[in-house]
Amino acid sequence: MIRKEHKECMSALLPVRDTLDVIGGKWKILILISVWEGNKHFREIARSIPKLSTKVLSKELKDMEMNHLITRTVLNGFPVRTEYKPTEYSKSLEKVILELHQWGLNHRKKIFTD
Amino acid sequence: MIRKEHKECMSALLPVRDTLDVIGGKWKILILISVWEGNKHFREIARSIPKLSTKVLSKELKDMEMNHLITRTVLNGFPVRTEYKPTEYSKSLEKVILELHQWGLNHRKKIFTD
DNA sequence: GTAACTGGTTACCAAAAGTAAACTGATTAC
DNA sequence: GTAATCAGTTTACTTTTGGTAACCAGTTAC
Repeated sequence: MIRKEHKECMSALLPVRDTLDVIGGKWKILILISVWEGNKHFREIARSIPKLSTKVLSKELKDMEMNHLITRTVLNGFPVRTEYKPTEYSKSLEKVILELHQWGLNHRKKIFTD
Repeated sequence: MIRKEHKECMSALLPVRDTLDVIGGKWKILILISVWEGNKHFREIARSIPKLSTKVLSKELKDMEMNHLITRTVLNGFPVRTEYKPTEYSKSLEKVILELHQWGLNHRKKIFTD
């Protein structure tokens, strides 16, 4: 008997993975929203997100800077302060996040009424 | 000096988290696409996704069944075969995935041309 | 001088996720 | 009887991710 052909898929999935890498994980979207809402300084962002440690925040901010979602500026002056700001580019994620949000809302209904 | 107010955000983010739980991780979208493409049986799905172990596949399929993305039917007959099929509901993820895909494509351009 | 703030780093841990391979028990093909 | 298929489960291990808490240097407020 001839083995039934199976279909190899997995083409063009890298972009989806890329996006999930950028916004996935436990904290990235929370941090992004915090910065969107106007929190600018390291400790300010940290305080705005309960349970987020400075270690993790530090790492996530670096990732997000690399991905052009935020900018980091050190203001010289005393005391030295660091300012994190969302980029224009980061706004392009709004649509994606909205989509995730809406699907999630609907899914909750689906799961609980069913 | 009065501490500057920081803004508490983090409202209404659970739905986003829910969605990321359902489609996040390394394998779920790949498995979904495999099933969408017509792969129906356990080994068939496993073979269609290189590097995916049967242990992980087994667990992911259970999760996905719980989230109503696929159905699992055991066909009685010899040999016993199991059939996994995508649900109509699973189609509602297409838009979300498309959005993730497009943002990811654009992001690659951004990162490499910049 | 002491406590509390600034922006982080370091070392150590725990939990989750993933990997590889062996193994179930049943059936089928040679 | 032997090997290979089906649908998974089990075991033992590594990797990744996240978490805790202490700590640094410098500044400010009392």
